[in-house]
Amino acid sequence: MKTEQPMTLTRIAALAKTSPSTVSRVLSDDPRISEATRQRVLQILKENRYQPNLLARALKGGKTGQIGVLATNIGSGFFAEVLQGIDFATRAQAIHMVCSFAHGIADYIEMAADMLTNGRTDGLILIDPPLEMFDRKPPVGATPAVLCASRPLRRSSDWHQVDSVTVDNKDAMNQLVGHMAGRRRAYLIHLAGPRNTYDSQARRAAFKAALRGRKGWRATIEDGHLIDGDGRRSAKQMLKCGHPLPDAILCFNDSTAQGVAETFDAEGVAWRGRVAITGWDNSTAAHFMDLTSVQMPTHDLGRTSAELLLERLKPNGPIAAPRQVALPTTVHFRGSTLYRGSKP
Amino acid sequence: MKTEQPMTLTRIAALAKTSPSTVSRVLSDDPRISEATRQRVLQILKENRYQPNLLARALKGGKTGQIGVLATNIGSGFFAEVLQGIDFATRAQAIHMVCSFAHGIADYIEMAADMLTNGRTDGLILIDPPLEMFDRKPPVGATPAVLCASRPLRRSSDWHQVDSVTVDNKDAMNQLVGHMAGRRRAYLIHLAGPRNTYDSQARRAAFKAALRGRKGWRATIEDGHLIDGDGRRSAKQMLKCGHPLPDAILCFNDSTAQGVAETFDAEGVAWRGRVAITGWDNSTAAHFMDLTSVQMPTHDLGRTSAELLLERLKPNGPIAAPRQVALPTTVHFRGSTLYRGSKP
DNA sequence: TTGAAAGCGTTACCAG
DNA sequence: CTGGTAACGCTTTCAA
Repeated sequence: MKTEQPMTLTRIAALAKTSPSTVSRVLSDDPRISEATRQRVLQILKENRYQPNLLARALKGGKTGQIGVLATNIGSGFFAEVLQGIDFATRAQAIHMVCSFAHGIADYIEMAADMLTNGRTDGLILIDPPLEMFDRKPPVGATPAVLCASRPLRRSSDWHQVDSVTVDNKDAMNQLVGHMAGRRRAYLIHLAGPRNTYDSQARRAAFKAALRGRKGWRATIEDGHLIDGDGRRSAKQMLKCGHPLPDAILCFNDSTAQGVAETFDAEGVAWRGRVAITGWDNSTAAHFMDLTSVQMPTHDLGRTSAELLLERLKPNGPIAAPRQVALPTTVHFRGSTLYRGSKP
Repeated sequence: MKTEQPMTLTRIAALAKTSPSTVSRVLSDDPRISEATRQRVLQILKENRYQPNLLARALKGGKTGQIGVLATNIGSGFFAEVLQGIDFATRAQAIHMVCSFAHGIADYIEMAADMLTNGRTDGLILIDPPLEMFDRKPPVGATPAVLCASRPLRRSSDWHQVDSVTVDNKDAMNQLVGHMAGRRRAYLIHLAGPRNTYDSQARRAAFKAALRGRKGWRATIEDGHLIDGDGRRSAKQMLKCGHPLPDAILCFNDSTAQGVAETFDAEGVAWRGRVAITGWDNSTAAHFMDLTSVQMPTHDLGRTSAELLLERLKPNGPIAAPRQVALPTTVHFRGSTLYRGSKP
């Protein structure tokens, strides 16, 4: 294992008995190089397996050829799919993805600030940031950023200047509630997600909006549901309090729904046909539990985010106004929302 | 949106009425700086929210502070968990991960060669590469690499010089077969995976080895199983050919097992209690299907790979001999391997 | 204790 | 068509 010192453009120039400038021009296909020297240089280049030092290039050109992707460490499957979407959009342009996981709220905010300013990447995709991030202004001198599966809720924040890609939570929630409505159900519970993520708050708001104007309907919202344990706790609570069960339980995600359903099953509650349960994410669990669930366009979420970012990174691109894209979801209606006697 | 030109160390020096050298020393906590100037510089640094340009640093220091991670685009959940393991090991040292997905065999080999030599990263973790990669030598001047969930099978390849982290397929397979053996089962089928991945071939070999010496046992191996469709096809084949069903079907992964089980169910075959079916990966599907399955130490796979790589990257580290780590798996025995009348 | 200067590998602007 | 030179932002001798 001999340590070969790497071939630099300057060393190539020496070998080819010419100047670094010329070699650089050959590499960039500059037309005003004589065919003779071009061939000679190319030959040496190949013989020595020259690979340009991308760092030096980046330092000179002010572009790194990399974009950052920051995610929370929750929901690994979701993240991986979004990442593949980003890859789909970036691979053609040989843009590389620098990935980081944040551990907790403060960590996310800190890492985002760092990645936006440390010059390691040309832009940043922020996946599902904690809403607390929007309380601070984006750091000065930040690289372009795109919010993926998120958007600032209040108008006060400077983060409105950055592009965002979200899903149409409103439409999905309307479909879920509408599905119940067709069956004249009257009491709904929404086991909402954490208070500090966009999607959670958007679905919460969409739930309230979907119920507005439905006379005689009742609804409750409980916050902070993320994992099956949260669903379990709420399900036990429902059983313990003695009140009649709701007609429908709309859960923030499949994990929560799984917790609820499994708890009911364990307690011997015959909920199927009487209590509609819905999840969100259309995971494998939803498939197996025959659970009605909302499918997120994960791949498109990543792809679109990357496309917006790349567009903004184009050198001559006019500084377009911030764009807010909302992607459609797909609701999979399954057995968990069938009421007794009704058909699929 | 005014485009602020970024704060450089030189500009800070000017503002602090001192030299770039001094500022650089303050940043690196050089002890021989007077407390007075130290404070003054720190003040300016903070006021201007200075962030060092990591590119310039990297160019000077010859280290990028990044490691590459190359994966196939299959099995996104697995990849994400390995990635989190890598993150676990690298975040303390502020090493960043550059992630790429290969689309197909040729693409993987090409991307690996590129990432090993383009200088963008200090080292590379190759997740589950196609075995074809080992037919070529590693490129000259390659950065250090670690094989994750893989290892060259034949002794001929120079790839044996690189560290590798695998799982103990042999032990897991022994446990599966042994589980059957306790029940004196005689005819086993292994629905093996693709021919060109290490894990697949290792499990294949382990299956054969586990059966060696068991007199009177019969076994068949079929290759190329990766997704549920493959399992479906094989299951239909078994039913169609008229032969009696085997006593056990050991599948390459849970998807394949799912395909087999669902096909049997759909065809009305009462397999539970008569035909043992096993999967691999311990996915959500395995949980729901009550399927015996092998759990991979995904997080540790990533963490260990990163640790090996970082160790090799240490500037003064002696050039240690290549290491081959094998991590233990956990076999989850479930209902799918219970025979009629036997207890868990 | 501080500053000047060289240099990491590349590109781009001028000259010639 | 080609070569010298400066510059990207930083670190690190070497002097002072």
